[in-house]
Amino acid sequence: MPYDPATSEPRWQAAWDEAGSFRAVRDERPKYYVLEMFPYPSGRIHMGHVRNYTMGDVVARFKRAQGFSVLHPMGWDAFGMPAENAAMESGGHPRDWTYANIATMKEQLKPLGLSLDWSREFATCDDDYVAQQQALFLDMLEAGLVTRKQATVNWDPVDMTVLANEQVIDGKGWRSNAPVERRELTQWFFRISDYSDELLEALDGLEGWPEKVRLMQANWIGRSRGLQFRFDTVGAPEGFETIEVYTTRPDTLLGANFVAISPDHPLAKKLAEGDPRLIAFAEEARKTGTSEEAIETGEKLGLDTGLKVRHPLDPSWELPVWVANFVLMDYGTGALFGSPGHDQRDHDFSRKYGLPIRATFGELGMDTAAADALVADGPFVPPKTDRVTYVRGFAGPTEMTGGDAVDHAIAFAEKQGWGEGVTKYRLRDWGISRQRYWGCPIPVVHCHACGTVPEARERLPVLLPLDVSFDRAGNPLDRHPTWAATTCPRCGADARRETDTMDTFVDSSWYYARFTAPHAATPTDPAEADYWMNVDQYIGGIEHAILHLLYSRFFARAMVKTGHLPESASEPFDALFTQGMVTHEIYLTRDERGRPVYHLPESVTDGRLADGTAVEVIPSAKMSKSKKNVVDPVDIVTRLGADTARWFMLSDSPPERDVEWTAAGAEAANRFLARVWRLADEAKEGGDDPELIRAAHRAIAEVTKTIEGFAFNRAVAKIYELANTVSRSNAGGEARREVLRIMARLMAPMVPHLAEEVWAKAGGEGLVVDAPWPEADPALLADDDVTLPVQVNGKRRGEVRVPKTMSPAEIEAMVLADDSVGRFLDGRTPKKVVVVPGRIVNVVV
RNA sequence: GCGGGCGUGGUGGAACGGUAGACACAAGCGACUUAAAAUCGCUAGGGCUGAGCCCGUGCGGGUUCGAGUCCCGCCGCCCGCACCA
Repeated sequence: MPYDPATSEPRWQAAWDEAGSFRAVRDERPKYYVLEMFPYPSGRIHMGHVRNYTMGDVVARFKRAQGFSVLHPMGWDAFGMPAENAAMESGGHPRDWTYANIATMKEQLKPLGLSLDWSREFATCDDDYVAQQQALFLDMLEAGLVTRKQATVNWDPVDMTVLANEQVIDGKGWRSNAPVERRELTQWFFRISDYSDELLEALDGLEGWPEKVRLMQANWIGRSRGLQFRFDTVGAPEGFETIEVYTTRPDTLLGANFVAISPDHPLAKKLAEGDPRLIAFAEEARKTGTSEEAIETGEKLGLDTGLKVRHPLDPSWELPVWVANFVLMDYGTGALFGSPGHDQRDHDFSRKYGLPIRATFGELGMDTAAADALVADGPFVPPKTDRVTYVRGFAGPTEMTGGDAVDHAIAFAEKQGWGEGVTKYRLRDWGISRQRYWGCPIPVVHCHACGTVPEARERLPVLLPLDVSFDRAGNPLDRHPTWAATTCPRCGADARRETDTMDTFVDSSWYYARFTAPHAATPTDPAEADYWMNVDQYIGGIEHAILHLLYSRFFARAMVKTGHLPESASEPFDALFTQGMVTHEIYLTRDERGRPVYHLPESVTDGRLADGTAVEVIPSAKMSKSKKNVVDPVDIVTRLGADTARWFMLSDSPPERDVEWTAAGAEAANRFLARVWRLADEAKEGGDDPELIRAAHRAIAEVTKTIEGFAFNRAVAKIYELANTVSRSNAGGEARREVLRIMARLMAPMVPHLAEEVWAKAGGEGLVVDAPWPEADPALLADDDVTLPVQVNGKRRGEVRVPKTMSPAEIEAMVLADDSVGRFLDGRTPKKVVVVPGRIVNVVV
């Protein structure tokens, strides 16, 4: 009988279903919660999903076999812009579009045979999830975790709508193509910046997280120690006697050559009143998008206001005040001083506008002239830990590190009373207001008499109206004829609902907690949360390293504060793994104008189209519909089976790196699985093979270790080795079946359907999904002799085989007596012999 | 621009600071077959007058008995930059 996943895979899935194998239950076993980042229901699953969920499934099944009670749920991150865009483009309703997509994707996911507890499934757009999230919001409001303030948004003046950063392309609206403007709106915020210090400090405890993610978060939070002080202005309008600035490099104060303020700074607005040049400049400056990227990469522009400030260290020294487009009102004080000798941006700006550039410090031992020469063409920015010579220092010794110089400068300013040392954070409060329809309504009412009033709990949930249209731009909630009309929960007078909905990051900031009790009438059930939290292993893309994970860490703390999670769940994810993308070659030809024409993988054979035209190949590109380099998992599963797709996703590439999908690789994975199937199918007669059983136990040890270390590609390689050993072995009968049963259990987390087949054929009892993980017998792993490579001056020249127990001195004597080593000594006496027991011998001459 | 990461044969990759290239793909050769597919076996980093030697982990330096691995400086690619999810 040939290997036929199309018939066997559904059979085993039905068997698991019937046995309720993946229902998460609280019992006497230790619990293990494995979670993969839930998908956005875009319409179809893609290979990235297959990879992500296969990895999670390997962990879930492995832990299950190791005797854990496993929680492995699935849901849908279902609010968001694409649903509204679809409604705008092809009519229909975002809700229908979303639920239809969920149905399709669930259909597509099921045949993968993932060990998911589908009874816990939910979508964040479910009325119930909305209700619980609104309850959470009200709790957070009461707990003082919510605030309202002004924020800057991208405004499309033609479509009269707020744009997301990704909808701003080169400073223009994606649909209208009109230049985008920055606008101030009053918005709802979560006070995440109150937790800056805690979120930073707690990173140290996240030992199960990749170091790079912890570093990125630390840099994002951006704690800095600096000096805050005021420049006295000369002849400024009344009320602007000083300009407040914050700097992390007060040690460079004597290199200052200008002060720059934001176009939105109150002083800039005041000065603009009588100055058309300034008005025009500010208008132009506001035409950059709001993203930091756009501002930092855009051209740095400035305008001299003509106003001067006095240098705090020398009142006779006056610095010009410029308005600059790269200074944002949202950051710090909205004003800064330029230090061109030691900052790239200030250097560029100074060169562009012909401002003098002076060094504050130079390399050790430099004098003033040498230091000035050093920074003439580019800034000198050594690490703050390097010792440098201050040629224009004003506090502390001449030679010191930048870090020490900052401390001296702060102490000096404080002593003289013109500035204060301040700790600041880069992290800003989390703006959650969205002027969009397809999101969770913010449960708040605006009353003429009472102001902003939380919605009454008994009137929750505030659900979205269904009778909306998307034929016009703008927020359908805002223009709905009746929806916003309500009464004030406090005074009963006519009032208007908040029409902003929540950022979808809110939805994904607590779904992991909801999975512990998805049907509870409160956001969580304390007993369930207490049992299942924390997530033992979280798996998802590195692109979420900062925002989603930081927001989730904040939200967990907010849920602890509001009594929805136990204190121990403040850090919700014990371990994090970030997996790479699935890529595929892009095939293209050129049209008569040289523009690329993309071709689907299935229309390309051996680098040519059906008509023989050769195609250009771009390797390892992110899968994207527009580039036509997308492989549909459904096709693969239909043609080759779920196990093949899973096996291929796990082989070859390390999970944290990108993997390239190749048809040849998929075929090869399928061939291997068919070979394993045949190995199990042939009932070979024969005797024992001690080497085979040793190989099997070595494989147990290796596969266990590699799965634990998330090195699935190496686990796969070990299973290949074991299969090769089985093929070559003459063992038969029960001796062979025993090894096949070991192999079935080792493969079960990765290719669970085939593993059931092998298990059954090899006489395994019950389902392999219920079989305990095999344990390696230490007696079978030991090897008495080792082969030691022998180097002469670091180059490998031979090897010796010695008993493991041999002493270094004996090994040294043996090596020196060895001919193959002697040849390279040329009669010279070894200066030194390095013997690393069990590893290597190096003879130095 | 700023922050983070990655870079090893034709390809994906393996390698506690200790034999670079495990395992696989593609390729070539052979067996089986009327033939092909499938399957099985063998070869395989590059170079040189084959057992041997030299060179080789993006580039340039450094530390070390020994560096793909650690340090410094470049180059290239990827991720993030707060309203994509």
